[in-house]
Amino acid sequence: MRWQTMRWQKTPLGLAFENRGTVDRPKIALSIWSKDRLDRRFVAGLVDEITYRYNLQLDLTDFYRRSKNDPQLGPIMDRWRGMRPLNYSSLYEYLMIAIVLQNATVRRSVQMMQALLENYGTRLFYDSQELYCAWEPKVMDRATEQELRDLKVGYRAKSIKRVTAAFAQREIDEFDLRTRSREEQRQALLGLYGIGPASVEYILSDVFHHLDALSYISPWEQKIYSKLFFDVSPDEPVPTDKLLALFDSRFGAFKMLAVHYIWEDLFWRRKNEKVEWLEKLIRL
DNA sequence: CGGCAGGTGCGGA
DNA sequence: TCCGCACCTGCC
Repeated sequence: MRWQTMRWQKTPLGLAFENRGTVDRPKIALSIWSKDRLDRRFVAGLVDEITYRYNLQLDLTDFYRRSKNDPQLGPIMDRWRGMRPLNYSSLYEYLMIAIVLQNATVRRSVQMMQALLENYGTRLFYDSQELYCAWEPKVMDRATEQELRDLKVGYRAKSIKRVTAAFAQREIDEFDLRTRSREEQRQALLGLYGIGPASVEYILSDVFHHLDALSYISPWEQKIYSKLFFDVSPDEPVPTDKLLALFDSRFGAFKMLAVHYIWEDLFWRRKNEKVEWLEKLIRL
């Protein structure tokens, strides 16, 4: 069972997902909790939205064909066939997460996000769960920068305020952006204060499902890729343009997806056995 | 303690 | 276009 909250058309919802199928015959049972009764059209719209966000219609056949014989991906595909990138956040929510991730350790990012949810989000109790649901932009839009700073988000308060204002004033619209080209999406995102190339890359792949959105590699990722693909010391990492060229030739239109599978596999391994070199490169 | 982290905006070359 | 730098906060 997988629980998550979702704010859809202003309504806070408690959701529970349950697997009722197999990799080859996938099937999900969805349960929905809400304060008021939901009509048929609302639920149909919600199901469409979840289908988009989870990219449930994605056909991975070509990807499997291409990666089957890749020396690195082949074995991973045997373990992870059927997996697809998962993002359940709206664009606005993802932007908030991207901002608190910047220049911070995971522990601190979690702490900042929790403080924001407790102050601006909605607490839900359902199915024996206690989870926060994200706030609407217009709710946070009333907060001052100082109020946000008091939640220990530091200089990110300014970015949070300005991105929130852009959504509250409808300068940016997720559903409109979904119909635009990747370049238009990139430009719109870069135009947001506090959103740079690293955040944009994650959003293009996780929110807008561009499976080839990989043109920027941050320093910490560079070290890990250098070890994974060239087995070199993190002290002398492979230049990012060389890494990007390798991803292009090896994985082409699926390069982001390919790298995603490799990350998942790496962190799954890390959960069960210590991956010594990796421990030094990530800070929790 | 000082240094630095899952980045970014800004000013100046 | 491509640098160098400041930036909140908490942890090592």
